[in-house]
Amino acid sequence: MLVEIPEPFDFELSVERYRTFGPDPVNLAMDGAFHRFLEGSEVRLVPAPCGVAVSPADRALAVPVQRFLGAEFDLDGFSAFAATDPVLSPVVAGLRGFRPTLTPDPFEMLVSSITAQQVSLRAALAIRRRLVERYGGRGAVAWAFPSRERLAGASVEKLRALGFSTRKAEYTIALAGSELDLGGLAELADDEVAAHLVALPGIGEWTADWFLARHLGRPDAWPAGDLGLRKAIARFYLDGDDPSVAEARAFGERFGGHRNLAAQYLLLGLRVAP
DNA sequence: TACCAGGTAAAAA
DNA sequence: TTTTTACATGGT
Repeated sequence: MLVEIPEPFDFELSVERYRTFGPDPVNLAMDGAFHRFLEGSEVRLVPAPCGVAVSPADRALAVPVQRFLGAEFDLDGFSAFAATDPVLSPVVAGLRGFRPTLTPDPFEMLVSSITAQQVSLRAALAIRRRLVERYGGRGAVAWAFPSRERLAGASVEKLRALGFSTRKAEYTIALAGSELDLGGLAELADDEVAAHLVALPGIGEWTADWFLARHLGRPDAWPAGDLGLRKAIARFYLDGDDPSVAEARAFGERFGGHRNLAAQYLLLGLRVAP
């Protein structure tokens, strides 16, 4: 059956990041389809006109599928805004239909971010892959990300054996065992979400910003500390000069109201630009 | 071989 | 208060 995604929608552009940094068993793009767990069920998404096709048995997952594929992003509003920016305009036009995916589960989002702190995304993905294959759930094709309960019971030594630093292992176990209602964060304003997250050990501004951008899909999330985003700003706007974090944060002001999509288009633009 | 890579917290100044 | 350092792995 068809799950509709608003036009414009380009399936391949939207799942590009799950291919670029190496195979990801949690977000598995293969054979022209995409496999992952949503709400505890493994789904297979196949690009189709006006959306994606799923098994009739997955009818109940239509809304989670739409949310995962960024259906809620206002691409029309963003395109109109981008057209007023001579630098952003061609980047956005060249990536028409890119809908940033939203990591469906808050715990998965945070643990994935912790693994990606400081190290290259390829290194992070290699470590996360081992984590998933040790603590996650094997599906027919994809893997379910490890549950909070499962990682709460892990030990620092076991996670270290997968490539975690001692600190990251401690952060991950503490997060899993914390009392914080991660799902409840969706009810709060951006700055309140960030305040709750940053109070946890190992979660700083960068991790909180990406949580707002890639889990909650907040329109004005802007990960100013992100090295990739700073490189993209340098490449497209600053003649190659890397901005400081403070400069990158100030730079985001011009995208007010559309910072999340601006950041994600600039990052994708950096990867696929000629 | 080094050094850098989509950070963070703790030590040192 | 601001600056410096340790951290672990993968790619070049």
